[in-house]
Amino acid sequence: MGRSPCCEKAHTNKGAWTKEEDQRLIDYIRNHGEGCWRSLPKSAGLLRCGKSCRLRWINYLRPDLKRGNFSDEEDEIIIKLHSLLGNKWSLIAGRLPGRTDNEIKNYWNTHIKRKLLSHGIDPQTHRPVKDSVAVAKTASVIVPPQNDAVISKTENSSDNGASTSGTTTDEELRQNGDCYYSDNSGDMELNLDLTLGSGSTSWVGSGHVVVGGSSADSKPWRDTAMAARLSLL
DNA sequence: AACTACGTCAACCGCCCAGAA
DNA sequence: CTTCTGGGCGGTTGACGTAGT
Repeated sequence: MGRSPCCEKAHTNKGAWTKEEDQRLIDYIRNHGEGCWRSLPKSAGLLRCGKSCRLRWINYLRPDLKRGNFSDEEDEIIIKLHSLLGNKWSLIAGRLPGRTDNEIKNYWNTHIKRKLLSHGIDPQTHRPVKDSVAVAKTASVIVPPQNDAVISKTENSSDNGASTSGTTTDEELRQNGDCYYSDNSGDMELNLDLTLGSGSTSWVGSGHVVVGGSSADSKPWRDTAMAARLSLL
């Protein structure tokens, strides 16, 4: 059983893209825009899978991509958002203009994970590997001011959080919010300002959960709504 | 200089979801 | 309502470059 393959694999190239292939893809999208990825390769004269074209364009060829090293500010935003969202790289990427989910994912796995571990922080749970409050005092993020709306979230912690795969449930999201990036050392509280949208599409949300609480409490930023609003960016 | 180990990142794979039929 | 299809996402792989011995 299983679904049919996304393309005719017998006649498609794989591996690294050549300059000629890149140019064909760029030219085609310039002329026709991003359309049906499945039919694009044929139309553009590329022996590539549609998915491969899409990935190449999104992760590498798009003109608005910001290449180069991540700034400290971007680092902190990634860490904060990961503590809140888990491995939702596309959502995190949505908060970092010019960065792609793939790039952020790679950066997380190669740099930030190690950085957190070296500070004694578990990169999945965002909590100290050991009960070392000192090392937990790490970062405080101020989201860049180009954004409008604000989510303030104060969260308790009772469990570890970041989901490693699959759908993020409300419970997981709650747990993901559990982190140690607070200015208040030892205080199990997260203050995270997230600015969502801009202009007419901006959205303001706030939530507060009393430390020690176990239920969802009043939480306006539920999983899907959060995702949808972040994706508006 | 040669070899090995490690780090980085582009690309692929398979699954999931939303919308169309 | 069910099935099919395309797009999108997260996890993983593997090629390549660099540092260390």
